[in-house]
Amino acid sequence: MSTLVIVESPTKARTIRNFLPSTYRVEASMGHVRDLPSSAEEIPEAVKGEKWAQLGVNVEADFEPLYVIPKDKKKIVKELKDALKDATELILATDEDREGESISWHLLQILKPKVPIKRMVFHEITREAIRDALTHCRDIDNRVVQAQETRRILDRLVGYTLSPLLWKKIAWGLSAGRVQSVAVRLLVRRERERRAFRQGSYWDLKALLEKGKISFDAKLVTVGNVKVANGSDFDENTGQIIAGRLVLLLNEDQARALLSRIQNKPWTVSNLEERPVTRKPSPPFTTSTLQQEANRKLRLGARETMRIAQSLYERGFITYMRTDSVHLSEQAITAARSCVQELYGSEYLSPQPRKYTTKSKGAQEAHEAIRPAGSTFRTPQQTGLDGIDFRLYDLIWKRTVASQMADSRQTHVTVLTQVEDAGFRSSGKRIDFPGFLRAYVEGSDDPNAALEDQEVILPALKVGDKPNCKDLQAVGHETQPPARYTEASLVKMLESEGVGRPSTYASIIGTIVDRGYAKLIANALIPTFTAFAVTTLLETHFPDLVDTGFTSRMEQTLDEIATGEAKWLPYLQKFYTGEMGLATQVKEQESQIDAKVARTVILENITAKVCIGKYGAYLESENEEG
DNA sequence: CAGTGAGCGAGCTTCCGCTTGACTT
Repeated sequence: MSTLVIVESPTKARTIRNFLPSTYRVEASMGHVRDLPSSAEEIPEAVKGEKWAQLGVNVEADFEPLYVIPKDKKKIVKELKDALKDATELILATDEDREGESISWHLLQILKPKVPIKRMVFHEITREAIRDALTHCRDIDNRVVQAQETRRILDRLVGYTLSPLLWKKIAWGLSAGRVQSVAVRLLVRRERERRAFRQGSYWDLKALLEKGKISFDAKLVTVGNVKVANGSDFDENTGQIIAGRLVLLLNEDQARALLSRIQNKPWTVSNLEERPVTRKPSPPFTTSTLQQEANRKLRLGARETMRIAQSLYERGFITYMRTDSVHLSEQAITAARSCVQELYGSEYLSPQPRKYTTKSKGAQEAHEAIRPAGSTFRTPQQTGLDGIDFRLYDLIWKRTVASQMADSRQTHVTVLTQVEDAGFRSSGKRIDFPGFLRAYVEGSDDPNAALEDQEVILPALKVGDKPNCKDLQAVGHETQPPARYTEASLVKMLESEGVGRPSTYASIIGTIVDRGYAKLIANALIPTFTAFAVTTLLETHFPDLVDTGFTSRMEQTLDEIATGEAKWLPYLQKFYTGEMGLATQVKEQESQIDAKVARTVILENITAKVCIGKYGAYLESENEEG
């Protein structure tokens, strides 16, 4: 009598093995075990001649998918088959999400078990949770499986129909896809904004004031009750003040003239405002937020972050690292709260345990948030880790602990000071109670952003006070173009639009760099001319597909398929073979797209045109001498 | 007659998402 349990990850298998009686054998499938053929060599001889073989989907036979066992999974499948021979029962314990349900179904298709089968799901890897799950097994949900197959087939149809069009019209070996083309388009749109950006410049005054031996900064904000222009008053496309804004734009001469006019005149505090502010801690890490913070704070790329997190996971330091959930189990909340209690004292605990819920589009929540493993958290020092492993664990530990800490209470102070007809403003921040800021301060994509946990001290002032002016300077400023995407900000954007999944964020960036759509220079993703050409073609002829809304609409339909409200076949038919379907559109548009035009990128302010050739981009100049 | 080279045709590139090692640069 023995039971074979199959999970997705070998680390998970190892852990669960300890919670089950010795008659249970636990093995890992290592993710998917079958897929559409990834290259020509995976297409079986029997169907090689068929015209749909390359696509891997028989569109004319109700979109029947051609599933094969990839080369690197043959060994796993053989091992699972052997393990099943000795079993009297099979339990499929893959993750409880769309892909996990599908993996279980594929396992059944391949293993063809003669013994009874059960589907088991659990969200926490504790002895109690596993034992409990064993007594609450269910059947495979075929509708969820169909939703996954629909997703898989649709992605194949998009990629393998649009990519060949790009080979014909732009260059060999290019690619398009539901996810990557949206990512590339985001980079291209930002670059267009940057090219359209016109710099504006303005001047203002900066004063260093002093009262009772405490000095503080003040910045010019009004002259004669008219607001002085700052960066936010400029139109990005003209470099001029936005039409209709009643602001005073100072140039260098005017700023210096004002300076000499008010120099040595008395300063008077004209207004004081104090405002209480509370700040809440950020939720625990998901894959996306971990990648963002590791990029901002540790300067790690998404791939590297995942590699380190994987190794921490395998050694039992953290929970699973590919997740879209911010949920913490009861034991995790208890562990985090006892860390707070021990290290900072009970006044630093949030009065009630904080429960976070996931808001991002399309989240499937098969796992917990990323947190220190176990029912008590080892402090970073207790782990014995060092180097980058230590720093990443430290980040995860702090974020998790902080998520159960009290709000930070601060007082923001604004002081207005008048000298002649010029008004100056000073901003102060007093931290009345640091709360979670003691443990963790979230990073920012904006290098100029003020640090959340730093006080800005102003002296005690009251209206009518006359601070001394120790220094007064005219300062020139220039408006800045919108920043290029970093790995962190691209992942953040994709996640918020529901595009891509935790297991793919890092590889999306890899794909667009490998295909020559972007270069990663000094943490900035810079789109290439090829990216411009491809994006322009797709936007012109297939605008729906490169819209970020495409994935959310698809997800909605997949959810309906999973609940039985919608049928997968009519959806695919409409999407692909219908009158406005993709196959139909590609066929129709193909003759209309001029390859010479598609290969040419026209940029403002450059007399030459950029063309995409066999070996990359080259310049084509209008005047022959060029 | 043998060696050369133009021209033709066949086969291939490509998607997203799940999971690790095995592999090369």
